[in-house]
Amino acid sequence: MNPESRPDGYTLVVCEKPDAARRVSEALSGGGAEASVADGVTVFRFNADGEDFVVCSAQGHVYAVSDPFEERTVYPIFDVEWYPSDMVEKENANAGRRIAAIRKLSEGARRFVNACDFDFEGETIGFNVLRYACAGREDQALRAKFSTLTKEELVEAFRSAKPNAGQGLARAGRARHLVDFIWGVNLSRFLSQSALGSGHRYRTVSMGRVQGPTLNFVVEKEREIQRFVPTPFWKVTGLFKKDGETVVAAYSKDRLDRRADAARVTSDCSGGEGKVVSVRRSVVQVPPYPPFNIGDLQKEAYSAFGFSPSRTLQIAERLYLGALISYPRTGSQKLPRSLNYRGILQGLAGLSEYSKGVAELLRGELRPVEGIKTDPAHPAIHPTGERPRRPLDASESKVYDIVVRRFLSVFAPPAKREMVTVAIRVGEHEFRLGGGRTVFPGWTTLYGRYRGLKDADVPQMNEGDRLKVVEARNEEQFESRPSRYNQSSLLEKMERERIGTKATRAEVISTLVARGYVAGAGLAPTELGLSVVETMKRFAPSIITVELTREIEERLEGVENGSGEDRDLVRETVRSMTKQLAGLSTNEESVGREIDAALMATVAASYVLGDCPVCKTGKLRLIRSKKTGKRFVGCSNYSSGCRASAPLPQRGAIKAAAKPCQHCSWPVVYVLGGGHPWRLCVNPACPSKGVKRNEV
DNA sequence: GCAAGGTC
Repeated sequence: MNPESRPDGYTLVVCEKPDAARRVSEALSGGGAEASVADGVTVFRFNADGEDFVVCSAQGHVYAVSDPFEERTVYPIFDVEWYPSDMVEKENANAGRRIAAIRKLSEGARRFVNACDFDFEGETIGFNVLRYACAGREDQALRAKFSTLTKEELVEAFRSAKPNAGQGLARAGRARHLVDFIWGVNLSRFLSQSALGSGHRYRTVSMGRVQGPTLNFVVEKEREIQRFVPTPFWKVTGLFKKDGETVVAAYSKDRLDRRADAARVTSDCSGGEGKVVSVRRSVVQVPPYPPFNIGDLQKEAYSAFGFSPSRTLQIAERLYLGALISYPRTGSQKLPRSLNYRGILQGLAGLSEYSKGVAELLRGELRPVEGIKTDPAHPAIHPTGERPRRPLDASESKVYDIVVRRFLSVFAPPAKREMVTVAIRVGEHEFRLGGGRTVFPGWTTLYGRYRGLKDADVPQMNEGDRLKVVEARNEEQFESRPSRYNQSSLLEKMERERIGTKATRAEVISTLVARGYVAGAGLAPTELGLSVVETMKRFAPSIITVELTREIEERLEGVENGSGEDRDLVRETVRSMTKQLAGLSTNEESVGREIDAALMATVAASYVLGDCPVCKTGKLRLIRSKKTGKRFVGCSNYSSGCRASAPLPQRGAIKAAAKPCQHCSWPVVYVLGGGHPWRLCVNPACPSKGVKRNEV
C-alpha cells in the first residue's frame, strides 16, 4: 500500500524537463516562484491559493529496462525489468543523483501531480518516477494533462487533474520499452555472437524494431535500382520565330511513348506556321513556408548546406542550449499566440543583418503563417530574440540564420507572381510555353536565398499572332534510374512510414552507418547490411517490416484504452521471439559463417580509399604497420609487386572523398577531428602541392 | 561492445 503522506506537506509536481517545470511554476504562481538547484535538479517553490507547491523535473527517462545479467553474451533473455538508468546506461550516469533528489523531495509531500508530457513516453517517465522514486505514489498521484505550455492550458490542466484510473497509457508505454528490448537485444546478441567465428575481435551486429525496416528501405531501394530497365520516350519541342526572337515551346503531351508518333509530329510541323490560340495571364499569391519543425529544418539544412540530419540536430541543440532558438525536437509547425512575437522581433532587430527586415514587419500586424502539424509539448522552432553571448562558428551561424529567416518570413506578406501560359497551334498539334515573374517579393526578401522563386520571361504575344516554325525536333530520353536515399530522404521515408520518433530517426541512421550496414553519400547497403537483412528475412522476418511497428502500435492503443492487456503483448513477444531465435540457433553455424564473411568483407572495403594510380588494377587501402603501429596508404597489389604507398597523418579519423585528386588521380581524404575537416590528397608528390597560395 | 526512447 502507499505510505502515509504528510498532512502538513506540499504538493510535489513532477515534470519531464526543467523548461516545463519553469512554465508550470510561472503559470500556477503568477510569477512568484523561487528557483533553486539541488543535486542537478532545478526546483521551483511557491504558494498558490494557500497550497504549497514544489515543482521538479526528471529530465527525461531516469529508469530504463534491462536484463539482470552483466554479461552481453547471454541470450535469450526474457527476464527484463526496470532499473535506474545510471545502472544500465553509461550516458545516463547522472540519473541516480536526480532520482535521489526527487526521492528526498517526495518525503515532504502531501500530494503528487504527474505533469510530464501527455504521451506514451511522458506518461512512462512520470509513472516510473512516482512508483520508484516516490514510494509507490503512481496511483494516488493526480495527472495534469496539457498539450501546450500556455498559462491558460496549464492552469486548466491542474484544475481538472484526476488520478490515473487504470494506468492504460503508462502500461502501454512501459510495455513498448519491454517489447523493443526483447526484440532488439536478443537479435543483436545472437548476431554479434554468431559473427565471432573467425576469431577476430568483437564487433556489434545489431538489429531492432526501427533499425530493421530502415535498413530494409535501403536494401529494397538497391534492388529497385538493380532491377530497373530504362524505358525510352520521346520529347518534342517547337522552335518558333517571333519578331526576330526564337521562342521555345514544348509539345502539349510532354512525353510520347513511340518514336513513330514523335516523328510524325515533327514532320507535320516542319516548315509550318503556328498560331497563338490563347494567352492566359494570372496573378497568383505564393504564401511563405510554414514555421520549422525538426524534420523540415533537417531537410532544409541538407539542401541549403549539405548538413546531415543528425549534424543539423546537434547544431540546433547547441543553439538551444545557448538560448538562441527554441527547443528543436518538435514536430510542430505552429507558433502559438502566447509567444511574444513582438518581443522576439525586437530582439532580432538588434542584429544588423535582420534589422531592416524586422523594422518592416513591426510596422504591420503580426500574424504568422502556420502549418498543419502540431506537437503536444513544443511550438515550432523559432529564435528567442536573445543575442549570442559568444561568437557562433560557421555551421552554427548557418543554422541560426536559416531559423531566423524562416521565422521572419512567416510574418511577411505572400509574394505575388504574374504567370503567363501561351498555347500555339500548328495544324492539329499544340505547343505550350509558360513563364512567371515575381511582381511583389513579399516574404522572399527575407527567405528567398534559401527558397527563391525563379523568373522566366515569356516574350510579349497576343492571341492570333502568327509565328513561323523554325524547327520541330524530337529527342529520345530515358526514364531516370531511381536514386539511392541520402540521409535526408531516408529520414523523410522513416517519417512517412511512421518509424522511430523525431528525436531518434537521425540517430538510427547514424547507427546503421556506424555498424557498417550502409555506406556512401548515396546510402548503399554494404555486404554486411545485405547479409543481415537476408538472415532476418529467413528467420525473423517481422523485424525488418514496418508491420511489426504497426501491430505493436495497434496493440498499445488497445492497452491504452483498456481493450487489451500489456501482459499479453509482452507474453506474445516472448513467444514469437523464442520461435524465431530457435530457427536462428539451429542454423547458427551457417548464419554465423555468412555474417562473419560479410562483416570481414565490409570491414576490408571500408579501408579502401580509391583506385591505385600506379598499377591501375589494385585498390589503395588504409593499412596499419605491424612494426611501427603507424598507419599509411598502401596498394592491395603489394604482394604482386605494386609498391605504391603514401604516409598519412596519425591523428583524426580518415574518410575517403568521393572523387580522386584532379591533379594526380591519387585518393583524396578528409582528416576529421579537431576543428574543420582537413581535405588532403594523399600523394606526397602531387603537383598541386608545394605551390604557394599566391602563385595559384 | 545490444534496442528505442526521453533530455541535456
